[in-house]
Amino acid sequence: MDKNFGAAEAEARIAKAWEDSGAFKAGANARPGGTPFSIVIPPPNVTGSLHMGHAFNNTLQDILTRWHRMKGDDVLWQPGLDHAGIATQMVVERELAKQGNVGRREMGREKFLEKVWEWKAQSGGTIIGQLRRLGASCDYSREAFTMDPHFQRAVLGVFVKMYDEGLIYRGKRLVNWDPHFETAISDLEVENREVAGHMWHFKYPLANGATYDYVEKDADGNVTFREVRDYISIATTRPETMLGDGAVAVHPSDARYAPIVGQLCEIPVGPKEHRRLIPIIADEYPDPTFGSGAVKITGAHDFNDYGVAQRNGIPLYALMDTKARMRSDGLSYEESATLAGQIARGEREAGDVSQINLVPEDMRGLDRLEARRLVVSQIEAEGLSVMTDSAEGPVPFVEAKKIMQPFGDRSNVVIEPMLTDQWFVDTARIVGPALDAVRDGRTRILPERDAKVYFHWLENIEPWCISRQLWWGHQIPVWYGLDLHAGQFTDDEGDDALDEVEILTLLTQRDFVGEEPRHHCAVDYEGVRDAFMGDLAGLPAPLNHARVVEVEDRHAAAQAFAQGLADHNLSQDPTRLVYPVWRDPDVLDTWFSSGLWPLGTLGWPEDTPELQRYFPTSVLVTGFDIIFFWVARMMMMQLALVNEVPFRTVYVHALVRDEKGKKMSKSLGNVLDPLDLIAEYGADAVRFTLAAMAAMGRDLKLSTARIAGYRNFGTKLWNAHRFAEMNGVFQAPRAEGIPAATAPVNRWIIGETARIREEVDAALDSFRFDGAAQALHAFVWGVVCDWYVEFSKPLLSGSDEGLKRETQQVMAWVLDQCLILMHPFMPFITEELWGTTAARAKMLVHADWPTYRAIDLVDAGSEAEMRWTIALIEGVRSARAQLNVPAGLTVPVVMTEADVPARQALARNGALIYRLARIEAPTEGAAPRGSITVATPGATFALPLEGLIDIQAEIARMTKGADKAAKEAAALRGRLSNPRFVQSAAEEVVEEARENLAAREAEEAQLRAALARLSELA
RNA sequence: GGGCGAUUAACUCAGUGGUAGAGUGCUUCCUUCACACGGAAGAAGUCGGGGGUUCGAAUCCCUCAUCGCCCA
Repeated sequence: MDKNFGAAEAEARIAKAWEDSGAFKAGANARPGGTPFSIVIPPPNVTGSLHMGHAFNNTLQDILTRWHRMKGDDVLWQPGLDHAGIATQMVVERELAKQGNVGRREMGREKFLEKVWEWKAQSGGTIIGQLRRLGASCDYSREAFTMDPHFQRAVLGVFVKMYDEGLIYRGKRLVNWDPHFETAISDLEVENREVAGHMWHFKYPLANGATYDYVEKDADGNVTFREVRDYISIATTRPETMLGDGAVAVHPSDARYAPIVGQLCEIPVGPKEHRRLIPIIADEYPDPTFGSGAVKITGAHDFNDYGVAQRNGIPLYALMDTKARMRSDGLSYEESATLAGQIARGEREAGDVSQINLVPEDMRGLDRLEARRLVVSQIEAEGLSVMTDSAEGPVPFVEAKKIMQPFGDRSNVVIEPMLTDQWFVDTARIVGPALDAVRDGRTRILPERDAKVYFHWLENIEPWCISRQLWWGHQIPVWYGLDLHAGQFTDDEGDDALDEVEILTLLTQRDFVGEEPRHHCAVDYEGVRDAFMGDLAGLPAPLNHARVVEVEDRHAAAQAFAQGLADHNLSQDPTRLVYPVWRDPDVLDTWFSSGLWPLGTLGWPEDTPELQRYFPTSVLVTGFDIIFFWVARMMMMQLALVNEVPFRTVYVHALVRDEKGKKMSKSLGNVLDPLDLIAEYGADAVRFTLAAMAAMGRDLKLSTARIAGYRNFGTKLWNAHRFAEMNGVFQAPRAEGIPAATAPVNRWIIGETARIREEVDAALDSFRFDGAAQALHAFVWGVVCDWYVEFSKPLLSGSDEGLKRETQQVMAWVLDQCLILMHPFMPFITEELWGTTAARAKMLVHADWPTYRAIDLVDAGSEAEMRWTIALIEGVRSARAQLNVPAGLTVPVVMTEADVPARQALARNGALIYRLARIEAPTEGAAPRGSITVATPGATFALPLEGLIDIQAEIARMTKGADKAAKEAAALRGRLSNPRFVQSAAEEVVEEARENLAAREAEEAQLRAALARLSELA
């Protein structure tokens, strides 16, 4: 064997061997009737590559997976990818641009999607390959993709089902709008960042020059300020949105403004002659202590304002287009302002205000920031800024202020709340079962604190916007047709047939584009065609004979319909009449499809054997950041669809940070690439580090020093095997099962092994990966590689052939157990050692996980003996080192006192003790002059080293030891002399304290006696 | 503003009622025939401050301080 494990070479070879042998396939190594154990991978983004978070997440999943597989459970770890609408579309568009292609829109949808699939085939999903380097034992033969034909059918089927049940609806609501990608995005894709901004303070004059007493009072009700005002003061960070204000709101309890609630005030911007008046309303939302206490309400451009507007019937005036420029469509400013004024005065119902464009002509088409500058300068020019004093006299009051601003995490542009037509899931109707399932324990969320986050979010759930204005994704299975029932065409004769004139009227007078279309929902076009034909049947002839045809979009539909009418008019051939329908161009939110992940990857809606076997899945391992967005949605959706939870346990893990605790980010340059780390330290070291640091609910601060430490751990394990190989351990015939041992050291290590197996199982059972890793580390390095290997040396090289044979067998067994127990954490090095150290029936990945128990294998006598042996060796070593006895010197020893167990332990383990402590076999007698004293439980030893040692140093050393023993004894005595302790503490605790006290007292006595002798010398 | 969490050795972190632990670093010694990615010995902690409960508190409760995260 080499001195080190050649990770770089071996990992690829071993990974291939595992996969070639089908070791990871669903059900591999399952014993007959094995309990199903299944995990679906949180699907990485198809554009993604492995980062530390993935490495962490998948290491934990792999540990569970390998552990259960070795236990003989029927294991499926289902891998796959998420199609990631925005991210993928962005990547492909960028690629196309780089290659000098025409843009997406010029290319057209069909062609573009071809390009996306080409890209996917070439460079999509590299992360799956990278998972192999990590050692992830997923069933790669089952790799799934949210855009697989099967998955697509499932997703569209779900949409239709939920639509039919009324759980999905179309509506106009405020959504997060990304002006760069021109699509709605989810909250998850919005990053709130604090940026430098400004707060402007403006005066909104009261209508008709009205005035009021503005009074401020302190906490005791004393008037601190009073003036007559003809305005209300408003603070805003976004002056351009003032154009769309629908009201000014104050808190109902705010006495300052009580006199003017219900009055109208004027928005101080826009052409003078069409100044808009808006009402002052009372609402709970404004914070009286913040700013002036009055808030302008722009319902179409702010989420808080939207709520206020909804509650108070304030119209929502949209100001921006899809690129977040000031609108230039719709009515003129004059017409718009007039209508808005009528609405504000209650002279007109608000109704559909989408044609009202309150952007003054001089600002139409401007970027929102340019518009902001214009608005500010116009208000200042008019003297309607709140003023403040400065060195140069009064100036407009503008505070420099940190403000939270939403940014698109992909586009990095400021996100706009935007009022648009979107599809929504009526989450309120499916949230109940998802809450109940966690409340009653059908699904358990770990750590428990994260269940609180889950509850909090679900209890306050908002409708879920599921449409995205993208091309890459599941196109919404809804088709629209012109609404011919809208009732504007007339059948003058009432004969249920349209004559030429009536058709011409229909053709020339209708603006189909402006009308809200009819729609039907089905998984495909065939499905909606019948529904539309049904609609037509109710129309007058000849429209009721129109053919339903599919066209590209609404515009094409209007044209085709007009053309059909014209053709019919000329030919009177009813077959020329067409009723064109077009499909909703939008796609579904990627989370909608990944919400189906557990069911969809297992073949649902078909009733597959996998579904029967592995659903609900056992565990979901995922990051805390997507509890809402993914976990909650999967819960809601699986429960809504099959009335069953998607998983039994959700293990929520924290973030991997850099060693200083900073979030890893490309801009900070503190990103640790797991692939680099794997190349440098090996996958095993990276995995073990992540597992060892996976304390539940706490972020990991990852340092390479720690990884190096666990790489060294792997080397340690490797070299223990190398030692064993050199001592014939692997050549000797192996025992069947657990070897029968006679020597205390061998009986002891077998017992210790049983303990650690129980500890690892218990830790993994409760998802304490760090506990399992740390226990293994302490055992493999601290017990096996240190003590047991050292103890074995005299036995393996000794003359007692029987003992040698026994030790070889026990060591072979113990090392095998180390490999088995370590395998889920360090799969590569353990598999390699497994293969090199014996001819095996199965690879380690399929080795049987042990079930032996400490209660059967621990031998108390051997254990006590080995503890004593270790204490003696450590005592001698410590004394020697502190008194600078040359390391290589083997020293004589006199045993000055010893009880029977000590004598027995010494007799049985002398060979190891003499070698490890570097002492000669002891003689018995009184302590010679100038000797070092070593006290062990039940015995005292003297190492005669007169002339070699410093008497004063030895006195100091023993005094320290005696004092320490005395101090501990005193503490124990104090406790034991307290009757309440003896009464109320557990019996074994009291007993332990008593034993401990006796030992401490004995130790102190031994040391004091030795000290007394020494003092005579000094 | 609301919620959650953290504060333990120089650093990074375990440790949920019974004698304070690990990895890394540090000091001294050792290239002893598995391993210097090693071995031996050692130094190093008022367990953030204060109060309380308890026979007993790093651990439970209250409070303060500092830091972090989530939500507004």
